[in-house]
Amino acid sequence: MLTERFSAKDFSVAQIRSSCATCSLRELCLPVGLNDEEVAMLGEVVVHKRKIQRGGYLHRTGTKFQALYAVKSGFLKTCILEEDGRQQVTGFHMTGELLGLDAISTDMHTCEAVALEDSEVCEIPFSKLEDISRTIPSLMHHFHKIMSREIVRDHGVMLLLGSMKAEERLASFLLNMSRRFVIRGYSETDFNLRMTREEIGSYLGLKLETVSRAFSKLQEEAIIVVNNKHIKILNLERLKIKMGNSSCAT
Amino acid sequence: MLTERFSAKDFSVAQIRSSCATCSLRELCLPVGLNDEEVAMLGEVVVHKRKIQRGGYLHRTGTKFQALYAVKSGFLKTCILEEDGRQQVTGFHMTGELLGLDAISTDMHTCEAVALEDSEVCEIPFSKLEDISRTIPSLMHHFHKIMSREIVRDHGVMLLLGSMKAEERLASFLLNMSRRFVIRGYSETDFNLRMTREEIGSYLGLKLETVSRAFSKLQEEAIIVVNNKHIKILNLERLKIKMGNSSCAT
DNA sequence: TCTATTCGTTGATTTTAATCAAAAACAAAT
DNA sequence: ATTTGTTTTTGATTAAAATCAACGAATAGA
Repeated sequence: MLTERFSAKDFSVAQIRSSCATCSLRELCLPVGLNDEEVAMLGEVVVHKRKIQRGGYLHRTGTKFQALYAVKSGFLKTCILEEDGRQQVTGFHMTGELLGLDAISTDMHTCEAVALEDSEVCEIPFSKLEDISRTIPSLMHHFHKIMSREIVRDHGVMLLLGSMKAEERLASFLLNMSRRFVIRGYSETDFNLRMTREEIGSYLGLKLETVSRAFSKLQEEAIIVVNNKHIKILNLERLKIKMGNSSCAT
Repeated sequence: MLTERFSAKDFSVAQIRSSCATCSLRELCLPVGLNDEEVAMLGEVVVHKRKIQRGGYLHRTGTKFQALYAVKSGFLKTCILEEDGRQQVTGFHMTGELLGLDAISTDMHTCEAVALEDSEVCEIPFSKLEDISRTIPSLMHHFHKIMSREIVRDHGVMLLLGSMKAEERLASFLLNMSRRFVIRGYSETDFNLRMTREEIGSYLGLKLETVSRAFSKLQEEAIIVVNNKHIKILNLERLKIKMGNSSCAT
């Protein structure tokens, strides 16, 4: 499961399935309609593939930034570590998604990226990407959109953390997972989470016990069925309502 | 943690105050060491200045994205609005900072930008910026750093919202304000906040009463003096300890 | 297959922040 | 100076989530 297949959040499956061999091409070039010459240029950017075993690090905080990473297969989390031991999972990353954008600002990685299952990524040397994006304006623009989308996503998480109750946060999280799975050709309502309750909790600003209780509550209400990491959504609509407003009774 | 918004941070005050007439030049060109010709090119990008009265909107959610905005003077907030009435202040923005990065992703503004005092901004048409950044690689790279820094900042807020207690959040917020004021040549320990308790609360994921109580608590402990919007920090070190980040000594 | 360890659930209790409510302080306009 | 509306503070109470604790269930490794 969640081995590789097609990817890419917002591009049609038809596009995604097409020729392009490497994952970074899928993520970066396909949607912008390049000609053959341009595709060839871009192909040269992706110099290296890396495998990361489950539990292994793609990068650590403070290490030198050299490349962005496009997830070819697998599943990763990113988290920031504070000196005082505080920790926050800032994201989960699936096939077709881009990691490392935070590191551009200081040329150092500001977070850890850990594989939650055996994963494969393509390295995209950033300076090369900047070079060729000068000659391919549509690529540059697309890259800007990707960065911007990350900002919008983070604002969404801020909203979640700032104003939602535990159950709403979990509903929101499950719907987000669902959406990302279905885009990749998996079931919208039936999937395995790769992360622990603690990791979900860290991402959602909750303790693991609270996450567990929220799962149980949603199950009691017959909105989902939980079996450890396996989730079955019985009623997407009601899950959306859960996320929307708690006051609107069950 | 709670890293400040881009701009100024890494450039000296001397630079910031220097010749450059427009704010966007201050923000975008100074740090990258352009030659005269390049500065001239960049100068053409800034076509328009806008004044926004206190309470007025720089942009609304859903409106078409055309330009980034560099704050020339004043103080703004950005906030996202959900259909269900939920609201989240995503940032406060001072002189030299750049707004609108979120809008690149969909060509629509995803948030409201409201002036908290009479403000002035420079419009930077985004397509023009992309155009000239093709011929000025250092400008392009600098722009990427700015976007990346916004992502890092947002991750810092996520950490705050996900793992800090009310008082820690407020301490973090005050230290962030302090840092940003001092960069602009104002007092590090003595300043007026432009936003209400409610707006602080929204940003910090707290209710206004909780914010007020946290202020009172810090005052009781003789760490700050509060007079409505006027804040005097009596003990920066203890405020840092409050935040839980004692190792980050100045 | 078995064991050690991690992971997940649930209950009881405490802590924290939200909510409800009222009054004081302040700002803007008359 | 007075009124009006907004903002801030503080207190009392309730609600939500954290914490503490115990126990199964699942998983990885021997």
